Amino acid sequence: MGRTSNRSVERAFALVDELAENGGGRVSELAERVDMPVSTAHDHLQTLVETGYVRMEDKEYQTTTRFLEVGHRQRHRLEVFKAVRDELETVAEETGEHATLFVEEADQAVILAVQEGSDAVNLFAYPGARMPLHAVAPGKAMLASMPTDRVEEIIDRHGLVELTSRTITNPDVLFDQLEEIRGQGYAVDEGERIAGMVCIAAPIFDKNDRVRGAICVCGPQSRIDETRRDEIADVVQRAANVTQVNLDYV
Amino acid sequence: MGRTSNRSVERAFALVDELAENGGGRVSELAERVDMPVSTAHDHLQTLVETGYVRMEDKEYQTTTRFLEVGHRQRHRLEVFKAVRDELETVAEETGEHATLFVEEADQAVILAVQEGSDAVNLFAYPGARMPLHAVAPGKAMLASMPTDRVEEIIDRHGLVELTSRTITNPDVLFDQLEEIRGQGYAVDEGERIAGMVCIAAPIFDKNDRVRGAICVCGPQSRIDETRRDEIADVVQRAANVTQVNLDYV
DNA sequence: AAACATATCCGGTAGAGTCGAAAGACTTCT
DNA sequence: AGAAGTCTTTCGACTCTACCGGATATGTTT
Repeated sequence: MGRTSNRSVERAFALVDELAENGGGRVSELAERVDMPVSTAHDHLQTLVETGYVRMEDKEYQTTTRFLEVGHRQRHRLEVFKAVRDELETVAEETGEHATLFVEEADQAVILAVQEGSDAVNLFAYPGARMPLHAVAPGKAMLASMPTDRVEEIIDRHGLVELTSRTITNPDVLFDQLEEIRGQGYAVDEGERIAGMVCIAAPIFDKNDRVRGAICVCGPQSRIDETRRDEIADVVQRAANVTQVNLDYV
Repeated sequence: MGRTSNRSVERAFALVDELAENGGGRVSELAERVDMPVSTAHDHLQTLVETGYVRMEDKEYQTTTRFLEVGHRQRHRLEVFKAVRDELETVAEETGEHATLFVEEADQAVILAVQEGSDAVNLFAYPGARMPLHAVAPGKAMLASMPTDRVEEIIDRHGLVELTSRTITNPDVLFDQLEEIRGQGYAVDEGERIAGMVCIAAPIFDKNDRVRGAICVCGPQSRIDETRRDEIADVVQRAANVTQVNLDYV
């Protein structure tokens, strides 16, 4: 092949994506959903079952726990994750709010770890959850730490999608804020992704001053007023610094 | 195709498996590891990158956080998971030990959720971790709740692999224990998977009396003596019952 | 600057994936 | 119960595409 990618593999993953996004289904239904002849979908699902990434339960195909396993293994190999582990717990305790570790992947902000009583509580904050960089504090913290042309590239490619009425959609406004974030060392968002939710995040740098992630604290607006905001900003910045130090010893 | 499965897809997943098991690598190295011509490996990796399941970081290919995402989405769709969520937290609090939710998948015991201060603490207990059914309390709890011929099938297919000196390797001993477990309503293992670790688990049934999973509490032998063992058994059994009730309302 | 290692590109060909059609399982309706 | 309908699985022929050796490009080391 070469310049074009492998069709079979593409189609197999189209099925996986479909199962992941819209849940399990029967052969004919899935074939319909991904727009594929039934026999072809059947063949692929058969192969996927053999690989162990898909299974058949109650006459419906669905993804297996192998995805969780692969995801967790990868996570344990990531230096930022290892470097931040204990810190995240501390942050959650000190603030009493959700503490999360974000990284950037494929121009998006992705949650790597969540710390709080139950990791299942928040439907919007689970490991692997991804969102536009410009719409969340940790994303902005990371953008602020990237070279400007990189930021422009990202805006060009994906635009500034509006998630709530408060999402930043104007590049100039965004660049102003990134400047501000660089100055103060942390980023804030107020309902820019989810209405009523405030997030405060600090970037994590490695020894070469490249951003490796961001530590974020989120909570309902009602619980996080001006003064608490400053407290939390201190906590996340301190945690980010400790993480940076840990990073060198990993 | 038909009776034989799709080679391209198989090979793509061989690469994914390799990345997951032994970590990232360069094209030529990976090609070597999965025994594939370099150009072919290159083509597949290219396709995988396009699907978003693999990425290139620091000149090494590695799996992306998409696996975490897919895994978590699937988990949220599983009824047992939704039914057990709050209970698991309660169990962890009441016992002060790790509480985990297990399910059976592909003849193995798989961890679906872990509850305890930090979900990252235990390298052996993370969502997606899989292990032989006969070597852990939750596995035995689930085996005890299956029809005998199903259990025999599993033993035939996989044998009774020895993980520690205390692992049950004799089918007769196993069947005796399963009988006992059915009688008392919970299962115990003492260092049968990991030396020095005690686990106590109760099976979760649905309204049709089919096992859907098991709730498990694990801790170091030193901390769990005879009397605590009974206490914990009560806690996990109660939690399993509550979960069963929840299951009907999901 | 040359020598080496590794990644990427290219193109012909064998062989594999694709898909229509037919057969086989299940369900549902009468 | 039997039949009609729906969905899944099997089959085979044709076509397309995945495959891989070799050439080129990129990057690294001496």
